[in-house]
Amino acid sequence: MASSNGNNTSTKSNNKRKRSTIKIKKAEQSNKPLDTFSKRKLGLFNKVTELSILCNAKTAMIITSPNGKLYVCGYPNPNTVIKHFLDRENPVIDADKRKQDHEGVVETLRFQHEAIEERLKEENNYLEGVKERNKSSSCFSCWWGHSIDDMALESLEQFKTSLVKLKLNLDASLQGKNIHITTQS
Amino acid sequence: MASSNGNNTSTKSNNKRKRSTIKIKKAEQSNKPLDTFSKRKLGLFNKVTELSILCNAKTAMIITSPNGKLYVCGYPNPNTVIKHFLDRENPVIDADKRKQDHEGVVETLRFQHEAIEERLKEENNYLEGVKERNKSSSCFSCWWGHSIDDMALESLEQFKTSLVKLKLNLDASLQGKNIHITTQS
DNA sequence: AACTATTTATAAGA
DNA sequence: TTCTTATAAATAGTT
Repeated sequence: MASSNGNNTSTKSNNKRKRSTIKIKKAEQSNKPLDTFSKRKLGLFNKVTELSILCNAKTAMIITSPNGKLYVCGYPNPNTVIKHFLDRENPVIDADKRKQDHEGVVETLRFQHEAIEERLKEENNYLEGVKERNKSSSCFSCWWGHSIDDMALESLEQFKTSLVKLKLNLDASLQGKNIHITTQS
Repeated sequence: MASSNGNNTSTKSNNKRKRSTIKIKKAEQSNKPLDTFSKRKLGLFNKVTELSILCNAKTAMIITSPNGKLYVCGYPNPNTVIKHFLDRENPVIDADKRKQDHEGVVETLRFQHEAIEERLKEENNYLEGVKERNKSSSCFSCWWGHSIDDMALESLEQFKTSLVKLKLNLDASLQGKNIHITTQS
């Protein structure tokens, strides 16, 4: 360790050092636009995931880089959300207009129902968790003092940061691939 | 006007006033999650537009609110980007596998070529604009001192803020609709 | 990749 | 609602 330190200091100002410095500078300059793209793409993926988890929204995002690479992310699943979007854009064929409209309305109502049901389920799960903890630790937290809404949101807040950080790491490790798909379940 | 003022001050601390205060508080509490959703959705749309313009990326974003409402945004056009994504996911049918693979590669190359060509065109357009301005105003700005890349990015920077603000206003005014589509051209 | 100065987004409140 | 503002987060530049 000490000897290598000595070697480094003795070669501080030779020609090799100078050349390599110039090379690094050039590389940095040409990478800057791609750096910006990658950083902002990462930021967007995190924001989308945050919105999904925090507000119980279903999301899908497709990004094509200036080089033509394709990146996809979504929650709970990008393909599901895109399929739903396509179903509403092209509602089958215009064979029987009235039947079509009726089916469209039913589909929308079904989807809304599903969304609300899912939300409820999550809140119930959280409530169960609090009850369980309350049984074992004798009356430590007074969960009945808060509304169910508040508790669910608090719970989501707590998990948010860790989930987002995890996702950030996944994104970073998968970035080399041409098609990039991120899914949470 | 004056008489009604007198009435209001005389009823400052009766039951009606108290009740209305409570009502307002309740309404605010129940709107909070939707407020958060809307604010963050708006923020995301702005971020996506920024990335698209700043980095010349093609983007599409689909968001389904907790109530089942569908919001779509994209640049230059969400449908184009989604179609491209679908084409790569389901490359026609698995009739002739080798032909399919070959077509997939060609399609990818074609898309990358288009992306690069488009970028070049934009930069040339900007260069033309600078030359034009340079002819009329006698040698005021020395455009040859900068790289084409720098100039294009500077130009984009200047337009970015105004475009994003415009889009922000459009988003806000269109938010009431069930399906929300934003497009720039 | 990691850090920091700056900019930007957003939650809470009016 | 829309606006303000204090705080939190994202990002550009840099090493």
